[in-house]
Order: sequence, then C-alpha cells, then structure tokens
Amino acid sequence: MPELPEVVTIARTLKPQVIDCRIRVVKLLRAATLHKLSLPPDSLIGVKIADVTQRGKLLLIKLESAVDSSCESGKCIPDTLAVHLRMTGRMVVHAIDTEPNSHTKCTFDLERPDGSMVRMFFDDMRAFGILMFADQSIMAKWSFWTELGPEPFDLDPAGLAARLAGRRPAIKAVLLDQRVLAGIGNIYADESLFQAGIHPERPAASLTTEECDRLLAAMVDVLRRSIAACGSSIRDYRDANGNAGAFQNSFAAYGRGGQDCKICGSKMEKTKVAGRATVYCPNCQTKNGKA
DNA sequence: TCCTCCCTGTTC
DNA sequence: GAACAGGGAGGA
Repeated sequence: MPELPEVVTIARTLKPQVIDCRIRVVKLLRAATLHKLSLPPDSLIGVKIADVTQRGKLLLIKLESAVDSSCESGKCIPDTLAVHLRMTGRMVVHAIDTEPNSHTKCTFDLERPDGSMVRMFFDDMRAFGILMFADQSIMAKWSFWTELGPEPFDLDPAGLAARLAGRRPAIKAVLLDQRVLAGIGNIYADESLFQAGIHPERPAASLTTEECDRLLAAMVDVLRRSIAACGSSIRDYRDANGNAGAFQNSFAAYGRGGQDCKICGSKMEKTKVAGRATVYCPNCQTKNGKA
C-alpha cells in the first residue's frame, strides 16, 4: 500500500527510465481508472515527460508540450500526469512488445530521446488507483489536490499543533486525513504513534505541545527511515524496477497485534480506528498521555 | 462526523 | 465461502 515513502521510491526509480521520453500511444484498458475531471488519454499524445516527482501519496509526472499548452486554442494539453496508486497500483517500464496482463489498467508507449521505444504500465490489481491527465485549470478544480495538507517534513511542531487544534476525532483518524497531513497512511500512522508513545484513540486536539513535538519528530523519523529502506512491501508494493522495499522488517506496531511490544514486552493490542486495523501498546501508549 | 462502498487476492 | 486488507468519495 504505497504511502509517502513508497511513492518517493517509485518516483526516484521511475524518473531515470522515462525522463525526456515522448508519449506516442496511450491505451486505457479500464475507463473507471481515469478520474472524472481528467482530460482524455489522447490528449497526452506527443507530450514529453519533463520530470517525475511526488506530493504526499500522489505520483506526479510533469509534462511539457511542444505546442501551445493553453486551452484557448480549443484543445487542452495536460501538463501533469497524476497517479494515485492507492492499494496495489504500480508503475513499471517494460519492453515495447510487452502485452498487458490481467491487472493492467493503462499502457503508455514512450519514445526515448535516442528513438527507441519502451512501454510504461499502470498495473492495479484491486483497481482502486486513479489516473489524472490535467492542466492547471483542471488541477485547480480537483479538491483532493487543492485541499491536500503539507507533508510532515514541511511542518514544525507549532504548525502540527495548529492543524490538530479543534479536532475531536481520534489522532489516528486525523493523521490519515490527507487534508490535515499529506502522505501518512495506515502503516506510518501506527508506527509514528507507537514511536511517539501516543494512544491512537486520543482526541487529536487533546495532544499537549510536548506530544505534538514528539509526534512530529516520530513521523519525520519513521518516514525518513522508510525512505532509506526503499519503503515497505507488505504484499504488493514494488518500485518502478519491480523491487520490494525493506522497511516492513522494521515495523514495531503495524501488523504486530498479539505480539510482544518491542519496548516493554506487553502484548500489543489490535483494534479499529476510523475503520482501519490499528495496533498499539497499551502500556507505552496510554490514553491519558505519557511523558 | 461517521458509515458504506469500491475491488480482488489471500487467509481463515 | 466469508472475513479481511484499506484510501478516499459520497451519502446518511
């Protein structure tokens, strides 16, 4: 399940394979994978891939066009190919003669600067992923994009506290809300709360200044360590080279319900918060806070 | 503000 | 053969 560290890794491994390539053919194999606001697949024909970046969990393929990129000419030309991988999405580059598999939702035939061709696949077993081909006017209408919060790296403790202020829901539910923070999913929410010693069901606004400090430091540390390990591979995640990450071997909370706490040895408890499986240590992460 | 749904492979 | 995994949209 790609969260921020996995998307960073995918962007890093995809970029050298597709940069400066020109899109020649786009085949959309599942119509519902395309976002409602998206420009049609054919709008990508002829544009060049200028960069591959990421914001939160969104993979952003930056495009540049050789022709007028304004809508005034009557034809909109996308400058962004945004990909939300959700649970099982993958972007992988294969040889040009590779055929789609049963989970392929879209293929992009790319011409390299030297004239050779490759085929980029968007595979997505569970079909939750979304493709968005957009110009700036469309991005400005995409609420998920316009309302996306800052990444933890771009916040200071006071900034985090300000974003949690007035929010009564459980801190874990708030961390998963991409409008509050971008990039945190179920894995890194559990890992960060464990590392910070904060119970996942604490009302977000009840965190003290000192706890906000600890939580932000934990999120940044967990995300950085995972990026260094090329992300976490639970089942399906692979980077753009098809390689798995290694951070799953460092989990202290996620998926460890019933096992011993790595700090105090207590039995880790499993519950549900915001409809998501949640694991925490009842001793290290107490409900009334812990110094 | 919380619940259900989307989707399919894996596990119980 | 049902439960589970889960991000986000949309509805109650």
